[in-house]
Amino acid sequence: MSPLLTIGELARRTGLSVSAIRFYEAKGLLSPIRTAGNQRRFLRSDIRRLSFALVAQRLGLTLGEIEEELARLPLGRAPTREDWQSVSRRIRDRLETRIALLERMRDRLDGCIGCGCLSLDRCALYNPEDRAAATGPGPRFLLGDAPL
Amino acid sequence: MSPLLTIGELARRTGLSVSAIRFYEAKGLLSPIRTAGNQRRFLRSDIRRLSFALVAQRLGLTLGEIEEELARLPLGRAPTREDWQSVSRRIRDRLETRIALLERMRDRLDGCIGCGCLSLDRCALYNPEDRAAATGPGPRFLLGDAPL
DNA sequence: CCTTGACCTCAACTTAGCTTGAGGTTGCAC
DNA sequence: GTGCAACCTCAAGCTAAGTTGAGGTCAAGG
Repeated sequence: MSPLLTIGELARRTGLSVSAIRFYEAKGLLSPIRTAGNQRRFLRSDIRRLSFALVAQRLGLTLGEIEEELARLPLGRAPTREDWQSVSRRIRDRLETRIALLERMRDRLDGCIGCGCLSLDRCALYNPEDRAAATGPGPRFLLGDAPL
Repeated sequence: MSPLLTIGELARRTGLSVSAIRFYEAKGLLSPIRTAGNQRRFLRSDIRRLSFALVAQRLGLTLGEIEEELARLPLGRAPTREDWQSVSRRIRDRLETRIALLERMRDRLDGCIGCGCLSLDRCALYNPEDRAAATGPGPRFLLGDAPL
């Protein structure tokens, strides 16, 4: 059996849909080679790449951020256990940051509940410094994306 | 001066754009009355409704969830401080849940870094039970939205 | 009365993260 | 050599949370 996987096989191994894998390729998370007949062929290590991507996504990273992290893996040789550990540690740190932020928000909310204010001028919860808190949406102007 | 606000005044008081306020109305967060000439007129308490919505949004709630919470406010009379406190406490609980989830993820990731696995079959990070972790996207099939 | 700025509706565009469908090839099995 | 599943590309659609623009109306001051 070939060391290379078809897109269908990769889909079965990861639980992803075929269309999602194609989409991820378009986003740069994978770069399969092509057969003479233009079909994709994936490396076995791509299973792990996708596994990582799925975990990272559940931790709240965007596909763009995931691509960034995956780009740190060695080019040419298959990633070792240490390679994966260092990438994992980086997202662990992001997670930690997010947790800290949410905890700060929670504590402020506690203060707010105490005073019952919820006033835009006075409430610490509006502090622009914490914009990224939810990696969130919110009205773009207010969040500082400058109307023009 | 009238107790009612025009949409422009409400925008200035909240920092929101006029279009965002109209959008929020469409989503059911507000229900202004109309003048004879079909212009919106808002209650002063709508300033607070929007303030709350903004805070809640930064804590990661969707507009749909925010509407749910706002719907708990008394109909007819202006919300009291206690009304706001109880609604705020509910989102405090949501926040707390989210923090706990992220902490669990972090701990699992720690385990994962230890073993270096990142394998879909074995890795605790894939536990479907934690689906909502990031309130996130992720491939819909995998996340359980049933292909059909 | 008339101008002007604020308001109205409705439709189309944006980004992220995919899915769905149309229409066309490839590759393996019989 | 033929059938059919699995593959291909490309375009369009979906949701969230708005923005932008076109085309039209309202209201208040001079």
